[in-house]
Amino acid sequence: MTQDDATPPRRTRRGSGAVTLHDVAKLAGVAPITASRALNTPAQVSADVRQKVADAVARTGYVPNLLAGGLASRRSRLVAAVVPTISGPVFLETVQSLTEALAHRGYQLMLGQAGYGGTREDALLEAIIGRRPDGIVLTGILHSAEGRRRLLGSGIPVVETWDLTPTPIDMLVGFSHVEVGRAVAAFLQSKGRHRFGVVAGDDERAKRRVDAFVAATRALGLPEVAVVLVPAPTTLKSGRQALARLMARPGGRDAVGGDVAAPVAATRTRRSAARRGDPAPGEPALPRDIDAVFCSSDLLALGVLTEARVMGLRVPQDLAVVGFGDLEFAADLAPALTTVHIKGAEIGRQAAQFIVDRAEGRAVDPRVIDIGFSIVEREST
Amino acid sequence: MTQDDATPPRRTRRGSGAVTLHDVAKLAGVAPITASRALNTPAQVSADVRQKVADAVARTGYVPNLLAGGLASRRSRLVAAVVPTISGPVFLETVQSLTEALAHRGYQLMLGQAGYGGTREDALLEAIIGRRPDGIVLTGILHSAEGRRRLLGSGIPVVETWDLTPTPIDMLVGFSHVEVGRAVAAFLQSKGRHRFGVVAGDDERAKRRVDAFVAATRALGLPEVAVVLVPAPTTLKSGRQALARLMARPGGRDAVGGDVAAPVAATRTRRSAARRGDPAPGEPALPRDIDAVFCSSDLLALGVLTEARVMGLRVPQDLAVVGFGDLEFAADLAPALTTVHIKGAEIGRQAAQFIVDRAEGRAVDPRVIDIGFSIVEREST
DNA sequence: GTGAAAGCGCTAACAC
DNA sequence: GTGTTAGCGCTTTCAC
Repeated sequence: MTQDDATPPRRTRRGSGAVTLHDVAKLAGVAPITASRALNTPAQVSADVRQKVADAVARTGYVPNLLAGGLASRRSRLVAAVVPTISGPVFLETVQSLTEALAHRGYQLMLGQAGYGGTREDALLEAIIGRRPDGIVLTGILHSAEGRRRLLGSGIPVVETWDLTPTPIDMLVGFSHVEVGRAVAAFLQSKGRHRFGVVAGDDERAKRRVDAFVAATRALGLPEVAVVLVPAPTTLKSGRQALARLMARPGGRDAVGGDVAAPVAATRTRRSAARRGDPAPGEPALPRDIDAVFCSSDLLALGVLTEARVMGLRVPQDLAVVGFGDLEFAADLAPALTTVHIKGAEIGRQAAQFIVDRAEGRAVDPRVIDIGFSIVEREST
Repeated sequence: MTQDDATPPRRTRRGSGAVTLHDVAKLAGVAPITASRALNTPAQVSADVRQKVADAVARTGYVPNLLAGGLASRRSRLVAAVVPTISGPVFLETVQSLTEALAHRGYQLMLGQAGYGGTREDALLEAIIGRRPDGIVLTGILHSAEGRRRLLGSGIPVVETWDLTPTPIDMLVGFSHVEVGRAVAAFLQSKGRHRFGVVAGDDERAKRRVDAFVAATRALGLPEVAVVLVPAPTTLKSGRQALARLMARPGGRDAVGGDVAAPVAATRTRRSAARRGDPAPGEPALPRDIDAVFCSSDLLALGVLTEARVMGLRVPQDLAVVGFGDLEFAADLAPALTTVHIKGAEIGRQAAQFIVDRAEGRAVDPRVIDIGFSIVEREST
């Protein structure tokens, strides 16, 4: 690939052997800068030149070196996206639409996984900043303060997504997790339910929804909520285990910790000895009191639906189930899942818009967009 | 962000204002090249210099410009991955492990979505090649011959994955879809089933599995297979609809086309008028003869399981179901799904290894790795 | 072990 | 409209 061709090696460095703008320009009989303009700002160039350059490109198979272009123009046309993990399907839609919206405008997406822990975050940020992207899209919170500082210092446009923080780093498109928690509590109450359980991942945003949900039930004068946290990213399996746990718990107000899938913590409420009811499948474990479960993801909800069926619980008669995310499968489950719909694709598009506007020198007017959410009512409630 | 600092603007171009290697070198009292070596090849530099440079970096918050480094060294430390769509969860695991394995070695992943159609492919390839990545990872087939030519011509290392083509472009890590089809047919027969249905996405690789499956059943002397194709990417919904279709079909040997979710084509077998049985939920539609369904994805299989339950069919008693992919949820469904397991993460790791080896000048010994697959037997068969 | 010079391939800034 | 010049920030090459 880095073969020198016939010319004897000199003191000077040889290129990669690839066709450069120089070659194209020579073939077209113009100066390199003119060839550059013919390709990048065709309006500035005569039709004749445009044609000659186009021909030369076609003949040589020239592909512009965007690394060089980016270095010279200080515009890399690269955008970085940071997600906790790509396997949490919630962000997938956003990443997908982001990739598409960017590609459409000639930008490319660089993907980084920060993990839910926040340990790799700094190294990741350094790698990203080093590429001088035209923008960075963050999904979820940035854990380290050092990271925030670096980002700010780099001067790179940043879009935070999937959240509504009071102090955005730069631009933001998201929604309020607190509102989601409240809205779901109110919704379930309106359906005549009042003894709630929660199954949630232990990530920042899910916990915020849960806290708001719990606070709202208290404000409504409803019984204490039983909460089971499972490690993020959430899975069908942890959903099943969590429901089993919820149903097997001794009293009515205790969240029971245990070895659900790993670190499952009991939150808010006194802790009680983990006692496992282990109802055999088919032998219905009658719910002592919980008549509705709010899950922090649709996958978790699918697990809860599955376990409920195995336990002989009828959904929605015995138990109402609400998910979060409105993943593609939610509408087609049996029973169809009631869930919180987030316009993930819209978030991606809007983030792309923000960054491209900035990169191209346009002012970004409202720097914060609350994209909202909606509860999609289906059979499971 | 591009603020000039105190110095008055001259005729010459001003930098971005960011800290450069020059600044670090000056602060450390060495030549730029020495600072460069202290960072990149510390062994070539005295401990004293190493320390001084490290201090200067810490004091200034220097982040190397990898665009400039890449241009000069002809190594971008960028790797491009091309997937049909990121939302097909099958490749997710591969992309995830690829990202991680690369990040671990100081490489960054660029993501491109080619779509299942192959229309955006050429533009995507051009954008990718323009970045001069150190490698390109392809999942699934490259449709356009022009694309192949460009790739070959670019001299960039290429790893094809998730398939075993007879004529790889460069390197490859995958498995045989033909073998999968055969193995599943043999497996189902060994379970005492013999009237098979297939529900599959209409993408290249799925079709190859289906063809092999059908051929194998013929070779085994079994009845003709009823095939329903659904558009890729596959969904739970299309799985449900496809099973309904399969069960409602008039004879026993006909694949029935129709408006399942869009272009659902009837393959191999005579076509019959699409007649919709639409059995009301709860009112079991007795399977006339199909006793096993092979699905081209686990999501499809989940749809089939769901629809079977709604129809009152017992799995596995009335109907055996086999999926493909062994997604995380497969093991925890009720009934747990028998499926074809692919080591997706291993594919990603191996691809990263290939590319990094190449980029760092090491020879890649076997350029083709057949990573195999396995049938994971669970409750659904 | 360290440095000076010369680019990597492209575009911004001025000319004309 | 087109060309000249001087870099973007780094690393290679060669010399000491």
